[in-house]
Amino acid sequence: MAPRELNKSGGTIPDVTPEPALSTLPAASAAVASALPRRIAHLDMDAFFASVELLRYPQLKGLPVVIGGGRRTVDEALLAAHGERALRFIPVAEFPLLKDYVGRGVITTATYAARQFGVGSAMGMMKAARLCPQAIVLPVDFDEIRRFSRLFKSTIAEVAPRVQDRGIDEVYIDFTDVPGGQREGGRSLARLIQRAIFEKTGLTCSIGVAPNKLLAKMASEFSKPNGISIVYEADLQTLIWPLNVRKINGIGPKAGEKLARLGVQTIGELAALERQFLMANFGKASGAWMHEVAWGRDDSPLALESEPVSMSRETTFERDLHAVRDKAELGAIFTRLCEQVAADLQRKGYVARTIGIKLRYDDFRVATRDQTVQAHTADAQAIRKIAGQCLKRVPLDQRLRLLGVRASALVRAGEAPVHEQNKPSAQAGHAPAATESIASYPLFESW
DNA sequence: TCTGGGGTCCTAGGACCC
DNA sequence: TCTGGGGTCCTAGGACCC
Repeated sequence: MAPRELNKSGGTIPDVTPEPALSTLPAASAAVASALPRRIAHLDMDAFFASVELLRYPQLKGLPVVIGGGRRTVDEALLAAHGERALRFIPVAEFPLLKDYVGRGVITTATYAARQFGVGSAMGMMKAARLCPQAIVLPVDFDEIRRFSRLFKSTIAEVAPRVQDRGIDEVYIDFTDVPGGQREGGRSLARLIQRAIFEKTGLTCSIGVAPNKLLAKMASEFSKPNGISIVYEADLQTLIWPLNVRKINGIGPKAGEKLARLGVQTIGELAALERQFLMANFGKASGAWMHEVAWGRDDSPLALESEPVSMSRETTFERDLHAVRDKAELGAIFTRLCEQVAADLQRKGYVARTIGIKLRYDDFRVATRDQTVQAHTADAQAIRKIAGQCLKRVPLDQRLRLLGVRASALVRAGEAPVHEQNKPSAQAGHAPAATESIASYPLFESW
């Protein structure tokens, strides 16, 4: 459950931090609310990854195209098959060594033509090949994607400066005080932004404008692609309540499933439930949050800037690996992940105090181990060493599917305390004890 | 056809301190 | 001596999102 943006305190006890006397507040305090009604837009790019590829290969327009991979092997295989990326477009079903290369790949985006066949994001490549064998496969070009992402976001910021980043292809925009932002409920400014983005990038997007982020997010899905939807508070019953609860940002598969078991399908049905009943079934914080969002209420502000909390690298192997039999291969991958995390930290200018690992076993169970040390670091060898300690505390008698390395408790490099000695933190809640299984794998020391 | 990678936030329990 | 708080830090797992 994720009541994150609405109910951070998570309890019923109000925050009793004393407020400064009114007279001590600066006259132009940022806290002074606008006199105008809040108009918040949610914008997301239409089939972003696929659309960027279509710009490069206009001859694919109208054809089903899937952008696949995310895994390096898939990308490399695709690039090899494509030669100069575009010598020949290969349908997914004809893809060379499909099983070996893309058996574990998933689709990042599909063009609307491919979606007609039921192909969609996060779907396995093999399934896509069955649903739409003629679909063209292209690898993800992350550099190009990032370039377009920066471009569309900077285009928006020129028009409306208060923007919250929501990932590579999405933003919230505060229309409230932008000149013209209130006209037609925000429609004319939305049109202007759509045009500006199209002129700069050649890409289309869909925009929803509403009194808050929650409703704006839902509104942006109403008319896709290249659509604009305007929602007012008064539209709650007609436009929002008929939707499935899964349309609420923060209600995922688990909560959706549980609500279904309680006989709740639509947001209207959710709104009809007593707050107390929801709190009893989903916990105090989540239950209260659900009740609020079902009634369209969300006063969370836009997060205009944010600091990263963690940086991680993980990889799914081409085949499941065994800790002992595939020790050399695993060790090399482990080292590479640590180097990548270190490089990411250094490139972005952060140091970390907590290093963690993540394993996915062949049965898809996940184990994580963390270790916090006293000195912040962005050094590959230091990270490798701490991550190695974590590895010793996790069972390794089962085949592994995925390995990951994570750095958290970040501070900007240069802002870390100077006199730090790198020893395990004395505060470790659970004493890092080696599990029994590691004892039977002494070779692990050399991972 | 078994299901990627990079994130954020929340919960719950134990250690430790006052 | 015993009991019981509150608060913070740390860890592990999990839900959810793009």
